[in-house]
Amino acid sequence: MAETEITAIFEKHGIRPTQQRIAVYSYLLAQRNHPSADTIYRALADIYPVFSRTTIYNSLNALVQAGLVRTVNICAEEQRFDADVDDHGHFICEKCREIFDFEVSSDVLERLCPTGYRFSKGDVFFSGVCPGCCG
Amino acid sequence: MAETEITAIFEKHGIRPTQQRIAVYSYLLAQRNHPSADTIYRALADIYPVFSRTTIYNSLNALVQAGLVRTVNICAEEQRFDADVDDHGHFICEKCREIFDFEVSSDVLERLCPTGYRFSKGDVFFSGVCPGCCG
DNA sequence: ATATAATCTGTAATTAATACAATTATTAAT
DNA sequence: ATTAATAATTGTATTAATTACAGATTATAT
Repeated sequence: MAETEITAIFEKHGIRPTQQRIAVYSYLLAQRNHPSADTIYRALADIYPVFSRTTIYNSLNALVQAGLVRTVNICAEEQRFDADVDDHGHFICEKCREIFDFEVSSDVLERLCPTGYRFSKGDVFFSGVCPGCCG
Repeated sequence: MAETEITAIFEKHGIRPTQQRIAVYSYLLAQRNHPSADTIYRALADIYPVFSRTTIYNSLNALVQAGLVRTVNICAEEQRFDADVDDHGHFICEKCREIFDFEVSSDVLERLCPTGYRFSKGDVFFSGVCPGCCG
């Protein structure tokens, strides 16, 4: 996505379009493999010589707050991040450890929510073996 | 649950019934509120004067390996543990931060799993407001 | 009872994430 | 365009969850 487009999105969501945030968001939009903060840091440190690890965390928190990015808690060790904020589930392959998206509508999720509880958001995590590793 | 019963369960699952593991598992069976390792440690340190934090982690890992306990990744900060290994979802209240169980059968989950992916296990995490905090 | 193997303990190390203060960049007003 | 005000970035230091490790202890099987 072009930098001007991202700037417009940021302004619409009320966060300042700094070079660092644009870089983090661009990376997340391009790489749809739910990277960790450290993965993003290492990738961006290669391109931008000065890029603090703290800024990665700050930018990610700002993006999450703004509703442009969501966290994925499928790994216990570290948080993962996803620029796709639409409803979908996450499948982690026990063999290659890769995370795949799959379709789950919020209608389906809300129907699972017990009565008396006010549903705000939901997530579905599956583990198993992905098609590539099934053979 | 009586200590002899727990001992029998442990032996059936191929793990040694040590005093520490029995204490951890008893606690988890009694407290169904998905405690963290630290919560378990503090509770048991009150009762047993010598109880290493490392042993809590070792015991929990052994119990998880044996299939008697499952981890709950609903909090990013720390892992939670649950002695209920039957299929169910988890709901975290945004106000009181308490975690509630709710019914979700594995049939329902497997039906959500995309074709080509071999389903092994699944978890459903919801957040929102619990009945107690809804008023 | 004893030998063997597994477990426990306590400290040290690791690692993800945050706090903080000084510097730098962005925004808005002149 | 300049400049003042505000917010973000940087780098270091810190926190907190978890693991590594080695010596002491406990459980199991002979």
